[in-house]
Amino acid sequence: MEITPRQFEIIEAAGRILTASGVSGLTIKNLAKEMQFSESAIYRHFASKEEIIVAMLNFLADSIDSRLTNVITSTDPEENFKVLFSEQISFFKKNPHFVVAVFSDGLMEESQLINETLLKLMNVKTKHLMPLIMEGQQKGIFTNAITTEELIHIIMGTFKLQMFKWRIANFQFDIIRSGDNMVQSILTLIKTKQI
Amino acid sequence: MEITPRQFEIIEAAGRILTASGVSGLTIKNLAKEMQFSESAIYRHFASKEEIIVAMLNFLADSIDSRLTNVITSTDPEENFKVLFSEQISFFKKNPHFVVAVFSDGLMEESQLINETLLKLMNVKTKHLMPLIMEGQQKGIFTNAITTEELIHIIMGTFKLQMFKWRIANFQFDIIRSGDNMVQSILTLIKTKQI
DNA sequence: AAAGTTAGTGAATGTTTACTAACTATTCAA
DNA sequence: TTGAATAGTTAGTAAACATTCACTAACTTT
Repeated sequence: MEITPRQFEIIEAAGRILTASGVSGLTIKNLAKEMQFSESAIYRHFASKEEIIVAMLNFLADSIDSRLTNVITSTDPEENFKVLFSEQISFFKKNPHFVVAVFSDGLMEESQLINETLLKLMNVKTKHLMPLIMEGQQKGIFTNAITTEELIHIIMGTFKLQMFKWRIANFQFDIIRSGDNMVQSILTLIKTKQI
Repeated sequence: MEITPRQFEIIEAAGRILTASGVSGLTIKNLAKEMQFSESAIYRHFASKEEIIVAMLNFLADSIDSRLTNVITSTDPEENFKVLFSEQISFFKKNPHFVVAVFSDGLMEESQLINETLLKLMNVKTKHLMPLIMEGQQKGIFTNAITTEELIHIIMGTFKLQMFKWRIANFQFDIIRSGDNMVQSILTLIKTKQI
């Protein structure tokens, strides 16, 4: 799944449109306008609109995956937990359009292929979070009162809602600040009480 | 905002379409087919598609509001918490299309009015949850380690994600069972440890 | 009996959508 | 220098969309 420079430009343009006008604004016409060429020129680089969206989601999945891989280095689960989320949050701050893409699920109805790509993308996050939580539980830092899966569900739900709120506020508030706050609340909740 | 019997039939039909084919399937054409009359007949009962969606959301908000008002009767916050969610969950089990409407946010792009109605609807839930959590915190049953707002954020996020998972699984798994399980996990997490 | 209302019809509106066919300009290797 | 691949153009397409049109049959009110 390599991508030409021009294809990359197009998925970047798609991102900008997504930020500005949401899923319903992401049309071939708007994409062509953003690229400053004609609509049919798009089809020199992608066979269909579906392909553009899938390419964008795959690129996003790869970015997130490699970023998270490089960033989790500590042996302290709590430290890794913080780093994982601040990395995620600053990524979305830099690329707010991806929030629209990933968390909107307005895309999900468009096609089966997009649907699957989107689910694959969501699993990337879980892949990195899971071992981290398990380690914390084994070390007795995180609570064992509920299962790892249940913990992850609660954490992911909380994060997703945070992103949702940021999005419907039109990315106006400081996501770094409120994100850190959110991470802190969750940690307080899931950490075992130390005496 | 009273509604004629015929208008009610139409928003019910809209609900069925939403369940079967999502937001993108909710067109006047499909609505007319479901009602077994012509497209133009829809406009005898509603001025626009937007009005139909808003009417549907308002009906939903009223239903949920009155249901929740009647169901929270105990003096035990934990009991009320359980009842609040099992009521919510069994309502959505009976009306799965509303899950699509409320939690999809695919609707949100359509118009400003729909957007506002949708946000109003989400506040209904918070309205009932808030006093309950505060009472639990005051009584020392729920943790005071984080604020009421932070607790509610985590709870709502967890619930929203549960509904999202149910939806993308095409309502196939038993939401009552997994919903109860989710409520139990959250309670375990937010309850102060008793000795 | 006349006048008005309600709830329907089929045909047509204008706009937007993703996509395509046919043509042209540019680049670059043989 | 040719000539083919590449990347763009203009000008279309059919289908889908919400909405509006003139009109009608069946009731109800005056």
